[in-house]
Amino acid sequence: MKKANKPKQSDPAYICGSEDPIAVRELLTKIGDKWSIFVVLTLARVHNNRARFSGLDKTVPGISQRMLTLTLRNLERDGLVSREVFPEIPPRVEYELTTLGKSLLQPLDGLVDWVTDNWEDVKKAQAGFDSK
Amino acid sequence: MKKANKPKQSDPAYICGSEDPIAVRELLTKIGDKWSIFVVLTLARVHNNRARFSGLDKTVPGISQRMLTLTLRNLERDGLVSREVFPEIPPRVEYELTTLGKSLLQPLDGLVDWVTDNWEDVKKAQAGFDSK
DNA sequence: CGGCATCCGTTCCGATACTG
DNA sequence: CAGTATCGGAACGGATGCCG
Repeated sequence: MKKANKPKQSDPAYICGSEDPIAVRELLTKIGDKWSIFVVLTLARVHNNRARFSGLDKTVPGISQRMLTLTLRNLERDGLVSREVFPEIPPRVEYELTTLGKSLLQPLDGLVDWVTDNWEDVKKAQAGFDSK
Repeated sequence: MKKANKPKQSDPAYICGSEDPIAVRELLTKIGDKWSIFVVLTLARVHNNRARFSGLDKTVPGISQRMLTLTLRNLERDGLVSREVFPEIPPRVEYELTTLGKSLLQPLDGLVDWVTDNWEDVKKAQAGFDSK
């Protein structure tokens, strides 16, 4: 498993607003995936920033072992989560939000708040749209 | 084209932090897709909230006609964008960010700012991780 | 101009089985 | 306990062609 970013020749290399759209695209690809945000939020809110693998497996319900592993690996790669292995039997591995990871919580909360505030309106709009 | 949400029996029906994880999941699925955010940001920043189809097609470079159509249709369905057809020849269609759509810009900017501020660190973490 | 329909390769991800 | 390996269905998305 080596690759993780793929610039793809079809990606726009220019500016949509003013910032680096590649970076924005990459971030969105990450946080937009099926589990990353939930793992980060669960780690922060349920586990107070630190938890072991099995703990997350229980509290991010619905996630498969496979996807939890992959998600944590990606978060670790991005420096958002740290991984500590305790050489015991049975093995114990703990994951913790890094400072960088914690710094993501603020903008994330902004999004979550927006959902909380505006989800009703979105659902209404969808209902109206679908009824036509 | 009827469906657009699919609850999926495997979705967690519980709380990861404290809010409705289904709504958060649905939003993330939306904004995490390949184009939505870029269309919204381009509409806001390049076109001052209003543009026609061809305008967006040029300024969200790399996007295919198909995906622009689908993306705009979804945004319209969610009430984030309005669509106005001018019965001319050749036809003209204009899209505009709704109030709801504009309200999303704030949390979105929060994310974009985070990327701007922390992308270097993320790249470094990735480089460090990959070198092992 | 602004779509929609179709085809088709790529990617995602859940299920399952296996390991130290 | 904390993974890894493999498989197969489903979803994504680009290219192309057609149409009012």
